[in-house]
Amino acid sequence: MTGKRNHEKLRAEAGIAAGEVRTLADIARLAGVSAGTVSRALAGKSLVNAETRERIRAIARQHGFRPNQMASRLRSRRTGVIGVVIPLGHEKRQHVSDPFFLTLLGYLADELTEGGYDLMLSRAIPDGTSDWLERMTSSGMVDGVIVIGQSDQFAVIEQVAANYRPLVVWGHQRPGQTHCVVGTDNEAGGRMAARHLIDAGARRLVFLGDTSGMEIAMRFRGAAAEAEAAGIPLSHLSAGLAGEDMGSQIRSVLAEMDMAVDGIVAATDLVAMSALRALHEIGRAVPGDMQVIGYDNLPLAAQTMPPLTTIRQEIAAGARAMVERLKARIEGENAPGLVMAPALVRRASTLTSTLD
Amino acid sequence: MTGKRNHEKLRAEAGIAAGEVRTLADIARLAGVSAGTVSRALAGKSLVNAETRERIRAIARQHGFRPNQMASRLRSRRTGVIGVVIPLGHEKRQHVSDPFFLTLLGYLADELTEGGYDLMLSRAIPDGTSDWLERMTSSGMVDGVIVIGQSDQFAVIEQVAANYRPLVVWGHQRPGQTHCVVGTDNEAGGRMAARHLIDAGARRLVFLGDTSGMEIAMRFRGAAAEAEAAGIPLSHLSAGLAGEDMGSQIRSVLAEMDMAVDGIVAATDLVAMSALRALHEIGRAVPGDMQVIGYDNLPLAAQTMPPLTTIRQEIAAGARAMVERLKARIEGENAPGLVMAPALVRRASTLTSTLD
DNA sequence: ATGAAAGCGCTAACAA
DNA sequence: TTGTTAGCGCTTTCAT
Repeated sequence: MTGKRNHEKLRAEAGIAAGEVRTLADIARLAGVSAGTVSRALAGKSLVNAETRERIRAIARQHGFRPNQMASRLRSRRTGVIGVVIPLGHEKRQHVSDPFFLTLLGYLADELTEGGYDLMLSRAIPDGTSDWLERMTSSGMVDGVIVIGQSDQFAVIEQVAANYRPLVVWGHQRPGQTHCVVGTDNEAGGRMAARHLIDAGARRLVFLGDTSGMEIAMRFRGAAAEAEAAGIPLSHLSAGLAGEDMGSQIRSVLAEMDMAVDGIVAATDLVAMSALRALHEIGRAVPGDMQVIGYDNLPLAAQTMPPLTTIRQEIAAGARAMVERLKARIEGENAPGLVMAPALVRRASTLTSTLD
Repeated sequence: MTGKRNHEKLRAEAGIAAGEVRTLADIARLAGVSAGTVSRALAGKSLVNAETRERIRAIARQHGFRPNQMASRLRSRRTGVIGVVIPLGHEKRQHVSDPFFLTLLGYLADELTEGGYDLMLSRAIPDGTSDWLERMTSSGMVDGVIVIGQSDQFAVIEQVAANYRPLVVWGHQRPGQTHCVVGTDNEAGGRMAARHLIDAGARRLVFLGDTSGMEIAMRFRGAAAEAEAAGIPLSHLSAGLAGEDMGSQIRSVLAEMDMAVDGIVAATDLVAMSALRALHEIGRAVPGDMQVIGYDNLPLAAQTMPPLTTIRQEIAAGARAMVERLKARIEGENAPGLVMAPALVRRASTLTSTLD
């Protein structure tokens, strides 16, 4: 009886009193049935006598018993967990702080909970290999993985997606890419932003934002294309726009900048908000002296002064689309990505377009 | 390519199809050792011959093999996962959106990752039972649980904490309570906020915020106590302060309100921000006509116009303290809670105190 | 409708 | 230093 002795030793080590019920077998003994029956009863399977089932359930409830999910999931080879990874590649300070990502995470939590999945969150700091992603995909702990933001890891994600199907990414859709992406058309959004400013009378633009991430790079590209087509100069400013005191950076730069600039395309609402403050402090009126347009349409964009004109990304719809596609992929289907159209949200930080 | 050919030959001999390397046993066969040795080698145990270990690791790497964590954790009875639960009890809209909680979550993710733990996130909608918490604590999936915010579930948390030690909660510390709490002294913070306004000359205050959550209720209590001690009237307004268009609610109420009110104690920075907008729209100057103080010191408090005077809560330090205590409790120690002192952050939404 | 038995993939005590 | 063996706690045929 080495086995039994060993078992009791383990239990003693774990500080578990004899007689405490922690396994199906314990419940089975109490109910006078087999472990298999308890398993079926607790899982609500139909092939168990209704009366027996209720008796077993009562006993389980009485003891506050719940089946060990680790064991259950190992055996049934279905974890019921989705991994959510936020790569912090090009971020200056390596911590999860982006309010857009955090908000998306909130909605993902809602959608996944609704769908009966648990959410395993992982902050990843890429190190040049694909390890940050693969430790999640091949851990055996998750049925699928969602990546929030491509950061500067596009190639890594492509490579992993080649052999791991249940993977959905928030970010930029590049033509012909392998991995399933949900996101908005950032280039179109960038064009839309510049176009709105130009229509509203701006004649010299500046784009504010760090373009090392792919999405923002595309926003810049779109804005640049639109400006060029309209024969309007657009400069780009990215230094110090990721740090804590973005405000002071923007302030000094705007103060020194050619006064002819009359329109700011901000890469995100947060950047726009800092710009609003900086402009206020150096005494330039918005939208009179300078028009400002943001990106994301976070709730706080409506709260700034003046309220921020911005490009909307549908965060809730995006989360829903991601979860839906991931579920399909877990079922083996080959769900395609989704590029949502951005939309202009007019508020008071820009002038009314002369074309309206 | 001799290495590769040799490798394929071995694989053929072992009767393993390409890509079918899924278990320790598969690697063991390829390496010509036992599964136990592979386990030890991959876990980096010292009692394995260095040369063998490297050979085994090379093979594993080559096949992109990683041990199944579900199995490993079941067997070793140590999951390496911390559950993080956000109860949405008194929230009107049942979704994770509070920026304070989201920010705290971000920092928790940092701390836990740093400490080698995975984070399992669960949005919980309490239903009158303790099920929302116990499904996490007794799932066998986590080594410990962190609850972000007590919502209106204080009693439930107390009850669960009585039999489940590795539990740490962000929220309010009530004298004599069982569960380990980390938070700031909300009553002191409320007092501090009211005191600052009174010192700065305010003579009629209003507290803006839904007090069904315990923390905000304490902030209100503190503010009320301080106001009473100073002989200053303080009214309380909580209707519609949790919904989407908090702004319009505040706007209409402020417009109708007795013009004698000259100081607003906001329950959170977000509420304060809405108030700033509302005041701007009805043409009342801040801080000239009306002083406003927030609570939390979220990054965006520095971005409002005017910048928001507020009561600071140290989010990063709080996250660190929670993880530290949870680790201690997992080790069996009886780590006590932590009540941090709030601090006043003076900005431009209030006047300079006459006492300075 | 229920029980017996065989693992899920891994770790660790014990042997050699 | 390595192999053998016995489970971790559960689910699921296969019998009965």
